[in-house]
Amino acid sequence: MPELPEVETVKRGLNKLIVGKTITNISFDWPKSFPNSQDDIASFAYGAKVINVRRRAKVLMIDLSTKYTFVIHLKMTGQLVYVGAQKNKNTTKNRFGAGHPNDSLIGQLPDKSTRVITTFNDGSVLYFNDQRKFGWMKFMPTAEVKTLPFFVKVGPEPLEDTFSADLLNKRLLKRPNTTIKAALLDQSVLAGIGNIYADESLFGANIHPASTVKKVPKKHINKLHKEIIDVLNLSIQKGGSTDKNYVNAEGKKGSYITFAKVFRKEGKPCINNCGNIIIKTKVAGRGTHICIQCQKKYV
DNA sequence: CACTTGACCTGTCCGC
DNA sequence: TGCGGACAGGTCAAGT
Repeated sequence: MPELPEVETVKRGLNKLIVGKTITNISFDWPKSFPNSQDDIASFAYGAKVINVRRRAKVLMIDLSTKYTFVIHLKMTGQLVYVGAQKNKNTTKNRFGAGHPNDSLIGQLPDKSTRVITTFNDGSVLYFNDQRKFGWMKFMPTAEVKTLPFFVKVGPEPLEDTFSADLLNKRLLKRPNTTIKAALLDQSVLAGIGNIYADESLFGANIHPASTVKKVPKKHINKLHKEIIDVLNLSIQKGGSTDKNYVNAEGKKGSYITFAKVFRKEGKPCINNCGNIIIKTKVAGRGTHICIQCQKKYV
């Protein structure tokens, strides 16, 4: 589920909501979601203050004053939802944002998907929910985070200034013989792109997702570079994509999906008015949305 | 080594 | 309505 724009949105929300708060209790009962021992938590989290919330690729990090960090991956269906003390005392009443009755997927928490409950000194609560249990949290010294295998190999951040078209080209050529979609989804090539934004950016760049990386002309890689940045920025502006489960730190949906040009648009006319219908097929083992008229296949 | 496929889980939707 | 199977936004291990 959450890709870079969704995780970035959660990060920004949490930075507004939990920085400065002190952790008083954490409860959890699914070791694959959160493998740490209660002893670790009690020693280094209870009484600790939240200093900062960071993001790298699709991973969130919550840094504590004890120089310990929660490292969190939401995978497909993870959610981090903050509920203020006042709201938490109520039940489901007033849990839907004023004037937006349908912008939330969250009912009363905790629910059956809740894996970890973090309580703060003011009575507010952060829920880690994850229906499919693919997501995880790890609690470790802040200094050790960068030694995690994922962080050692992960590629550059596409929204940093140093991300140039030449850099994209160089990174993609780490996987010269695979499909360009598989390369974009490979987090060691580039950080943060998932299935939605791979399809959207490849459509914008007129590249068929099954094109072989090394066969795609540099001119089109340049276009892809621009599309990646534009698509990610637009999605962040819209609060990310909510297809099924994703909500931000306040439990609210993102609206990017209504701006998507191909993702989940199978059977609909291509937005370029080329006369073709968007089809859904499978590339790199993933559902893939394409206009075969507008997206050229380089093989 | 490079690349692809299956596994991890639960829930939902679709066809019979 | 019930049931089986396919599928869902991510990543790693195992397989080719």
